[in-house]
Amino acid sequence: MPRTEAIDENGQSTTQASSVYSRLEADILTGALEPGLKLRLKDLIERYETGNSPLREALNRLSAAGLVLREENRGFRVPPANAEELAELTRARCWLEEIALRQSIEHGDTAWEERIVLAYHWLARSERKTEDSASSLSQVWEDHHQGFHAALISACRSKILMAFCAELAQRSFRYRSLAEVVEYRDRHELEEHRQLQDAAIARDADTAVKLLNQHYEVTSNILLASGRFE
Amino acid sequence: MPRTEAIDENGQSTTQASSVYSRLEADILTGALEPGLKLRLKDLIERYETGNSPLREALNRLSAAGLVLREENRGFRVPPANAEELAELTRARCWLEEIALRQSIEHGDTAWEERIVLAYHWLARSERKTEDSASSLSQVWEDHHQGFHAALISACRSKILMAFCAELAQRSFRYRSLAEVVEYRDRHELEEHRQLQDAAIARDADTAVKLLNQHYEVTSNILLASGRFE
DNA sequence: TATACAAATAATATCGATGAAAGTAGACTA
DNA sequence: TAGTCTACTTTCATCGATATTATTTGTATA
Repeated sequence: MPRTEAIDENGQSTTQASSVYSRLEADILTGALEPGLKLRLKDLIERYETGNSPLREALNRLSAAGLVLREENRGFRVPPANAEELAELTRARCWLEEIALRQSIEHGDTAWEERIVLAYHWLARSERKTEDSASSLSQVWEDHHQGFHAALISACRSKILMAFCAELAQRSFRYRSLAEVVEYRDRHELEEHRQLQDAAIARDADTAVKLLNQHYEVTSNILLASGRFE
Repeated sequence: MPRTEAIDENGQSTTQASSVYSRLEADILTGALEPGLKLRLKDLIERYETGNSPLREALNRLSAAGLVLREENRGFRVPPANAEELAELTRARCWLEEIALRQSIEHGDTAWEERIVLAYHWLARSERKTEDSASSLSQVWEDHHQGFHAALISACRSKILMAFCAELAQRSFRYRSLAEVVEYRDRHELEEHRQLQDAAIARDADTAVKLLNQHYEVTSNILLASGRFE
C-alpha cells in the first residue's frame, strides 16, 4: 500500500518522486534546508513521509539540476552558499538575460507586450499586499516577480536560453532567501520594474539592458553586503 | 549479490547507477539509441545488465540533464531530433560561446594559451590517424575536438557558463553523430581550428568570435543539408 | 461498423529487506 | 602519544517482489 497519494500543488495527482522533488526543491530554495546540510536518507524519508526509491529518484534529479550535491557512496547534501557563487550567478545572469532581452525586444509581438503589462500589473498589485503582512517577502510576490522577469525574455525564441535563465533565476532566488533581506533600503523596487517594462515595450534595447543589469547587480550587492556569505 | 561490479571508463569502481548513466549517455549521444525510441525498463535492464533501481536513478539524472524525456507514469524515451532544435542549439551555442571566448581572451593567462596550443596539437595529430581508419569519425578525434573547444573558453572565469557550453556541445554532438556525415566537402577543418587558435592567442577577440560562429554555423548547415532531420 | 465499456495484459512506480561501503570507537602497538 | 588495526555501527546502494497506472484486447451495444 502506498504511504499517501502524492498530490501536486494544484491538487493534481502525481508520482511520489515528483511530489518529493518539488517539496525538496522548495525547501532548498527557501533555505529551510540550510546550505551544506547533509541530507540523510532516513531523515528525509521521515520528513517527507515517503519511501526510499522515490526519494532517491528526486535527489538524483535535483543533483543533475545543480540543486543538490551528490557524492558517490556518500549520499547527498545541500550545496554550500558563498559570495563567489552569488557573484558568478549574477554575472552569468546579466550575460544571458541581456541576450534574451535583446532578442525579445527584436522579435516580440503584441502578445509579448501584453504578457509584460499583465505581469507588471500583478506584481504591482501583490506588492501592496506585502505591506500588510509585514515580515518576510510573500510567496505570491516572489511568484509574480519571477513571472515578470520571465515575461520580459519570453519572446527570445530560444527555449534553451530561457531554460538556462530560469535555472539561474532559481539559484539566485536561493541567495535572496538565505540573506533574509526583507526590505531594501533606498530602493524603489516597483519603480525599477516599471521602468523596465516601459523600456522593453518602447523597444529601447540599450536602456532596457542597462536597467536589467543594474537591477541584478544592485540586488547582488545588497545581498553581499548582508555579510551572510562569508 | 550484485550483478557485476560497476567499472568506470578508467577502470575505477563506481556505483551501478553511475556506470549505467555513462553508458546510456554514450548510447544516446552516438545514436545507438535512436531519437524517439521508447526506453522500456525491461529492455534496458537486459541491455545494461543492471537492476531496476540503479537504472531508474540513471534515467532520472539524464532526464534532468535534457538527454532523456520523462513522462509521468509513462516512463522514458530518447528525445526526438529535428532541424529546429539543431538550429536552436547552434544559435544558443554561438551566443554563449561568444561571451565565454571574449572573457577568456580578456582574462586568459599563459597557462590558458598553453592549454590551447596543446589541445590543438593533439587535435592535429589525431586527425592524421583518422585517414587510416576510413569510415566514421574516430572517438579519439571527437575527444580532442571537444577538448580544443573547451580549452578556448577555459579562462572565462565562469564555471556556470562553461557548464552551459558543455551541455550545448554535448547535445550538438548528438546531431553530428546522427547525421553520419563522415567527410565535410570543401572544408578544411584543421585549418579552421588553427585560425581559431591563432586569433585567440593573438587576443583578437572580434576575429576569433567571427571564426567560431562561422565554424558552428557551417557545421550546422552541412548537417541540415544532410536532410536527416525532417 | 463504429463506439463504449470491461477484462486482461504490460509497463511503471514503489515498497521492504539485504548487501556493500563509509564512518566510528576501542584496543593494541611503536 | 600518536598511529593503525579491527570490530562495530551507521548510512548508502541495490535487489526482488508488489502495487499502481497505462495500454491493449475482446465483447456487447447502438
